[in-house]
Amino acid sequence: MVTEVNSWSNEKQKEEIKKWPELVEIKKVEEKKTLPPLKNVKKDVMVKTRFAPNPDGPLHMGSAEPIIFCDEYAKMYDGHFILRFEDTSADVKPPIIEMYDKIINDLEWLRVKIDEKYIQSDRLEIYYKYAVELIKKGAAYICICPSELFKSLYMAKKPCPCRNLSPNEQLKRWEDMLNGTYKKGDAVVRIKTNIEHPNPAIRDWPALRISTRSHPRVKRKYRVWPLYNFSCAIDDHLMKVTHIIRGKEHEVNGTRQKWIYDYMNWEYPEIINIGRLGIEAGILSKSKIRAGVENGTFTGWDDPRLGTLCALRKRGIQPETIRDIMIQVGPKPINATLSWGNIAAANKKIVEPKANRYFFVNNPVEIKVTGLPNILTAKLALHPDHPDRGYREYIIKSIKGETNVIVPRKDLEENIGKLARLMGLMNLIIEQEEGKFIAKFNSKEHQVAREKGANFLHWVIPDKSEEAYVVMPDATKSFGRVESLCTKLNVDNIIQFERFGFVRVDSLTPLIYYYAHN
RNA sequence: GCUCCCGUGGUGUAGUCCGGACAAGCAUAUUGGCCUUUCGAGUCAAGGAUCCCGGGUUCAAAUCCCGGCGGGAGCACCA
Repeated sequence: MVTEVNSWSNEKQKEEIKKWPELVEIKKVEEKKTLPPLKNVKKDVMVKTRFAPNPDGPLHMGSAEPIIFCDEYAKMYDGHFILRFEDTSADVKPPIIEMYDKIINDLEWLRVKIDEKYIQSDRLEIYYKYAVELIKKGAAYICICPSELFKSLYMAKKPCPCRNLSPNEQLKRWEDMLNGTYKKGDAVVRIKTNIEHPNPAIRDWPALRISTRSHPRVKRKYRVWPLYNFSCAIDDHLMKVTHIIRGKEHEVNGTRQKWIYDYMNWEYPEIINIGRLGIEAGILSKSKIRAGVENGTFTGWDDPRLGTLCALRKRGIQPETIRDIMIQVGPKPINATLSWGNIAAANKKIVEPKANRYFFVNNPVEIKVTGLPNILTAKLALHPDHPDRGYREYIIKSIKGETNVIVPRKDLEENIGKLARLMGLMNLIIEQEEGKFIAKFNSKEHQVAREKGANFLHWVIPDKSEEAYVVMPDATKSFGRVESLCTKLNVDNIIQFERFGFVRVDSLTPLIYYYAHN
């Protein structure tokens, strides 16, 4: 029964179904998936989220997850999205000066609305102020023990000798950190927690240390720098962040930071931990990316092998696609591995209606076709579903019944001795003689080809095509020829090369495209 | 080792908090049919999960409890 119905044409199926209207269910509208509501939203307090990258590398798919959640929630609750550059470790993770703008650029491309922007390296005085306050309260102390010694003490749940010195003594040490009496590595400010806490990572964690390497933005203006947990805790409070969305690798940091909130009598924000996002194809590791770019393994931050946002953008992935995917994954603590197929499918949904169709012949072979009528015409829609967009029209006049066309080598090889159709143009029989391909005209009608089960091939004609290449996901180049009409497109247009795949126009002179997906 | 999180078809996800019409929904991938002058596009359909395992509570468990197994994160003077 099912087989029978399936064998009918769409028209016939529609006709048949009209006879049984009661069987037609109400069409369920595909509802747009949304994020689950935020917990702990207060009536008179503005929801504020923050994205806090270290500008030591470009944004990638992994960063996109918290970005999209922060932005979506900020918009959902009429709140604010805060961008905060966490660039306080010039020694270990040196910021790259051009990344500050590049990150903003990527966020704008993602259509993120940045309501507030801060740079931590501008805020050192603020951190100092709170450091002093905590020291005065006896909530923090300056430890001058060698780190080895301190480690062995805290692993044994024993306080170090510095811990119980008076606040005045601590303040003097603090001055000595600032004025250069202590050298790098000699002294560190620690937050007093529970020295017997079951998790050793919590015990008297370090808050500020001496860092002497020149900072790319503020140079050598400061020598005492906050560590992540300190600056983050202070800033989240001062910036009135209500909801922290972050990777679950930060879980223990929340516990650490709460100690400051308790000392200061501040209310700790709501936390949403999310899992790590991997992608099947595309490198996400910042250190690998940076190394590869610096040593020339990759062509740049946007090398198609990378999982950076700028690489995906170059490959024609749309910002809406990234947003859709993240919302689909959702703010959950599980580690998801996105398959490239999922990304491609989501992108295709967005791009397909927009993408006009053109022919690109890779591995092109020019063949002579014989036995032709005087004139052949082809009228190919730019988009089969939108005839109003126009057509690509070709008129081919044969000379003594012959003309030349260009077809992919693979298609020729696979169709030797068979009837094949050049889409929209004609049917021909491909033959191979002495290693050379030739073809004989057979017929014009589409119907003939369909009835005989011929393969449909795309093609270009020699004097109406141009040399071009497509950069593939593995960074190799696929060389071929495109219709000359393609020279009139614009950079960033997404088009479909029929039977080849969706591509993004990257350059017009020369003609370069980036492969997105099929 | 210690602290913590998670485990639904190949992949991603819904449902898990507040057990019941869930012999488990959706998307993608796969396979097949159809298709207006085009396709690897579109469209229609099919197959595919004993809801990690074992036990318990209950009239009833993917959902609650216990144990096991498996995966992940953190344990830096990084973020």
